[in-house]
Order: sequence, then structure tokens, then C-alpha cells
Amino acid sequence: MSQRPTLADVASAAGVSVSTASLAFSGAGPIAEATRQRVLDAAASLDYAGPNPLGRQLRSGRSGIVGVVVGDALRRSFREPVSVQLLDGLVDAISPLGLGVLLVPGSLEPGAPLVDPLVESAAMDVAVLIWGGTLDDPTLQALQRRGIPLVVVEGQDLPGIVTVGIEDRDGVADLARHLTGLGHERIATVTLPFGPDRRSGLADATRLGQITWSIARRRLDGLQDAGVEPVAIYETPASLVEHGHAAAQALLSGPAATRPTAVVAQSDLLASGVVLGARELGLRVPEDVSVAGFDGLDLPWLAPDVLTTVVQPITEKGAVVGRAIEALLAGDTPADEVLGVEVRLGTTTGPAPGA
Amino acid sequence: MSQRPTLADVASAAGVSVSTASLAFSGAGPIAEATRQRVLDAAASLDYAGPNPLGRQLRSGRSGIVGVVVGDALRRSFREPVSVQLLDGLVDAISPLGLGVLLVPGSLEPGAPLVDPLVESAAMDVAVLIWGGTLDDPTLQALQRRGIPLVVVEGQDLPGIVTVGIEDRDGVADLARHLTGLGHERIATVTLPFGPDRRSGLADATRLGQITWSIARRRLDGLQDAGVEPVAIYETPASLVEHGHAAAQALLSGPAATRPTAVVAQSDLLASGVVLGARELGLRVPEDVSVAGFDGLDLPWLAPDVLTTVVQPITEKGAVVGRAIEALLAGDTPADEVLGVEVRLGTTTGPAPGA
DNA sequence: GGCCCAGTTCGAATCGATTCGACCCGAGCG
DNA sequence: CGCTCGGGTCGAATCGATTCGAACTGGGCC
Repeated sequence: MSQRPTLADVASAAGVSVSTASLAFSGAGPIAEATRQRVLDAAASLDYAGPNPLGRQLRSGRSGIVGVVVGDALRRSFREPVSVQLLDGLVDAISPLGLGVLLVPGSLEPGAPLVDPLVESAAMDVAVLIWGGTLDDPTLQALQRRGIPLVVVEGQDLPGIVTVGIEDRDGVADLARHLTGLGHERIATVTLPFGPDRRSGLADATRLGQITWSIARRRLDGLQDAGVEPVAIYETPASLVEHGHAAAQALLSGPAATRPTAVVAQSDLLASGVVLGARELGLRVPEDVSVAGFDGLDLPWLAPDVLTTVVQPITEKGAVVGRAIEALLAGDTPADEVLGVEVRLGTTTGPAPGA
Repeated sequence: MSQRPTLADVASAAGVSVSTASLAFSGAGPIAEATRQRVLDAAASLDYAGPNPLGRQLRSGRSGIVGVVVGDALRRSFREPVSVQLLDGLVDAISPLGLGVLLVPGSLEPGAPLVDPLVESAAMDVAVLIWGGTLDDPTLQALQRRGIPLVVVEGQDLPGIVTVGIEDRDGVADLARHLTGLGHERIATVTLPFGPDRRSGLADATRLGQITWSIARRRLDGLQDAGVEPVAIYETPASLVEHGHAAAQALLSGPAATRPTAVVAQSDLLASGVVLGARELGLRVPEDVSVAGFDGLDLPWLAPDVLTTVVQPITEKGAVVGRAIEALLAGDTPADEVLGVEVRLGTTTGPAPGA
């Protein structure tokens, strides 16, 4: 009798059948109040803390778990604040539904055929890929094979998979128009990684053809939409302050006559690195060079400066994913969603020098 | 036949019994290679992606899930990098064991008797509280009632619960001795929250008696151990850059004769806010005021400055928690662990002015 | 007094796998 | 030639709950 008590133990202690005892806890079905109380008392005296979730799950076929594939995102921890905030919003959104978030490591090594054991065999009712995902991704394939409904955030449209994204292309275009409106003509850009190979440095035409992660592609295309042909494209291996800093060194060291007058970074972390790098080169922001980012984080360490950026509704993204999950579990097939973004003017952009 | 196939379907398709089919997948027990292959082929042709985890879990009594109670930590997302990095280390540590991390929201409101539904009824084999936890915490109590083994990180010692912590008291003491060695005599300190009421401002003796979160207490005591009696204690509502900034305004605005010559912050984020605030007041760091932190994060936005701080092994902490979990699941009762820390000298501390 | 109905309670099947002991069969040995 | 041994397979019980239909109970009504 060292085992934890089961519903059967409680039932016999209360002098009722197992089915009645179950009713007392689940509340599904009619039960006399007196009986219910007797069962609850028996449970209390046995230290029974409620029905074992495993039994319930097997019966219902539902685990109540949403697997979130975090890829490298979590590994880069607070350095990838967008992912973490999304995770936060998602937890908030699905927690009231009684669902929990299970962290699932993504691909172990780039290009490796292996996936984390959890991908193969953890119980989950739905899975979310928060960092995009291409059709040939082994993690995505394994989940599809298991028949687990998927929601992909910030990925390209995939057939038969629900996607949630933002209008980042339009947002960057708006931002670019803001800059051209200020008279900027030599605009450089600092991008997110092109793909799993995560290179760093100036990208030429060949390299531009090798973009596999669509997020970098879309944000580049936004510039084109606004008629901006960047004078330089600097690719970074990750969205980190230090890579933005390095980009600034590479892009802004030349003479004023040819130096870009504005830099558009594809993330706020990169942008803040560019600001710091520019200052270090003795350039004033925004008098000598304007800098803009993407995401809309608050960056207290830039204070009193405020970054000009494209604000995306990260928390709402989590909520939207939550709703998609709810629909999937109800058997519906929710529509893809694309959330709007908004340019927020800060103090890091201004008129082009000499304009 | 619209349902997903079960092991029974595979077995009958392969012309073997269910038990044999189970053997083919689990590898536990003898099975002829030919038979195994036949079962696997049948599975492939039926699109059977492996045994349903729910069935397996019920039978084994194990869910393979570690519940991690994140409290406000995740909510503050990248602003609480220590928690996120710990989470990262923990995922790394237990993923090879085939265990997954389930995020469990902590107390919904301070003082509320309610706990998140997941706390009451999610399947988990072990739970981890990563932000400490006192005996009267409803989340902790609920988990104890369910008979779920607990690991508490950075909490006070609790009877019958495994704790993992660091030598933060000694670390702060070492740091304080470094400062007194440099001739500092007027040392102020900026602390983590005292408790769930999260006040902000200078703390007097009365307030100092109201510390419920032991982490702030221990790090204060470290100063005493080194014989340092702080000239001012500034309490913050959260470990954020902006609160460190505010603390600097409050502590460093006075005349040089009475102004503290050094500030010890209980976290790196607070410390970096102090540095920024000091600079804004026109003070040079470390010539006019020395600043030190705690944690050992890398703060690229302070570059080229490097914070003097007490480095704690965050990732290793995750690994240690992982080992404790492993031991608990094996039925052992692992010992409490206290990890060492190390003072790392940076560029933000120097000789006391005039010394 | 008999019948019917609403309100409760109960038995048994079910979810999908694992596992233990029984059983079968062929090979090796006496 | 018969017996034993052991590898391989199978049946059935089991994990802990939910759920559906059947059965039982007592009260009200004719």
C-alpha cells in the first residue's frame, strides 16, 4: 500500500463504484451532492490529489500538451528576445485552455538527419515551430509523419500547414520610404542569417541567391518595394548586438563622401549594435548616420535615444497562435494569419547629412 | 478506419501478436530479426509512426515530463536572462534522458490562493521551481500534495525538498573585499526585490526586516561578512536596466564629499543600469565611481567596458538540476548542492577617488 | 395497489501500449 | 530415439481513468 491511491481506492473507501467516484471529480453527469461529498472526504483522508492525468489522457486521447520547437532560439536565450516574448505570449494564451507548453529542441546539428527524441515520441496534441521551418526540415517532417497538426510562425507558406506571420515586407518598405523622404540616398542594410550556414560579412549577388530562411528575404524585398537599392548588404550569423557592431565597422569606416547615410537593420538588436558601433567610430546618430531596426523592443541601454523601428505585435502573435491551436484541436482548419506592423519613429533617424 | 493505426493494426497486418509487435519497437526482449523487419514493414505501409506515447506512459507510470514553474521569470522574458539561461541549460541536460520541459506558470497573483490549472493536473514526473519558493507558496504546496518530487533553485532550504543554489553570499563578500582593498569606504548597494510586494527606493531598517525572498538577504549578508556597512541600500522591484538607472539617480546625485565611491548591484542588469545612470550624471566609471554586479552575463552594449561582477555558473546549474532530477527518478534522494562562484574583474571598478 | 418517470448509481467496455508467464518448436545431447 | 534446453511467440493481465447503457430506487400519480 505504498503506492499512491487510485480512484478505485477512493471509491471503495467511500463505498461507491469507480464510475461514481469519477463523476464526483469530473462533474460530468448527475451525482447526488451527498455522494459527491462522501467521495471527496474519502479522497482527502487517503491523500488522493485528484485523478491521475495519465489515465485521463489515454482515455481522452488528448495530452493537453502543445510542443513548441525552439530550435536555436532558446539556446541564444535572452539574446533572441523576440522568440522568448512570443513564447511568453503563447503560454499566456493557451494556459487558460488548460494546455501546457512543452519545449522541444529543434534540429541538433544543421543538416543532420537526426531529430531530438522528443520530436519522435513525446505526447503532444499540436506542435508549433516558432522560427519558421522549411519543408525539408527533418523536425517538421517527423512531426508531419506522426500526424501532429502544425502551426508555423514566420515561415514560408507551406501546403497544409497553418502559418502565422507579420507584414514585415510592407513594414520595411514603409520604413525605407521614411528614410528616402528624409533625403537618404545611400542606404545600407544589415540582415538576419540567410540560412543555417550563418555566414557573416558583405553579401554579393551570388550569396543573395542562397537565402533559404525566408524572413531575411522578405525584409530585403521590402527595401526594393520602396525603390531602395541598398549600397551594401551585410549578412550576420545571428541577431546579436555584437554582430550589429561588427557590421557598423564594416559599413561605416569609409570616407563621408561614399559612406552610407542610413543603415536599416533587420532586427533591433542588430540596429543597437550599429548605433554603438557608429558612435565608436565618432559618428553622431542621427546627424551623421541614421539607424533603424525591426521588432519594437525596448532597449533601455540606448537611453535617452529611442530606436526608429518597425514594431511588430509579438505578444499578439502568441495569442493568434493560441487561437489557431484552439481551432485545430476543435477539428477546424484555421486560416493563415498575417499581422500588421507599424513604423515607430525614434531619435536615431534624421535628415540625410547635407540634404 | 479514419483513425490512426494502433499497434494492434500493425500486428495483424504483419501476422503477429500485439506483444510481438511491441517487442519489435521497444527492443526489450528477444525477437527474430526477420519478424522485426516484417513488423516494421507493416508499420511503414500503414503509416504507423511508432507507439502512442499515452499508452506507453500509462503503463510505465511515467510521463517523461519535467514541470518547470517559471513564475514571473518568463514573463519578464529576456529581461530576466538568468532564468532563461538556466532553462536552456536544463533543457540541454535532460533532453538526452528523453525528458521534456513543460512550462508551468507560477502563482497568478501575489497572495492569491489560486494556482495555474497545470499545477493541479498536468502530468509530470518531477517539478522544478527556478525562482525559489517559500513553504507557504500555494504552487509549492499543491505540487507537494500531488506527491511530485521537487527541486528548488535559489530558494531557502526546505525540509524534504532538494535545493540547488550558489555561494552567492561568499561571492558578494569576496567582491566587497576587492572594493575595500581598492580603498573604498562609502559603498552603496542596489538589491533585487525583497519580496512579492516589489517596492522601489531606499530601504530603512524596518524595511530590511521585511525581506522574504532570501536571495536579496543572502547577497546583503555577503557585504556584512566582508565588514562592509553600506551607506545606502536601494531596493528595486525587478532586475532591470531601468531600475538600476533609477537607483543611480537616487544614490549618486549628491556632492562628491558624501557620494558613495562604489556601488554593488545584486545583478548585472541592475549594475549596467547604474553605469549608464552614472555616466548620465557626468560621472566617470571607474574614476569617480566604481560599479560591480552579479551573474556574469555578457553585456555587449557596455562595450568596450566590461563589468566587474561575480560570475555564477548558470548553465552548470541547469546541469546540476538535471542530475538531481535523474536521481529523483531513480528513487534516490540527491543531496542539496551549492555551486561556487568567482569574482571577475572588469573595467568598471578602480581605486577609490583620492585614495 | 400498480405503474411510470426522474434521478442516481453501477458494470463493463475501452483507450493503446507493456510485460510476465506459458507455450511451442527445433536443435543438441545422452 | 527421447529428453532437455532455450530462443521466439503468444495470451492475458495491467496501468488509471472515462463513459455508455442498463439497472435500481423512491416518489408521485392514476
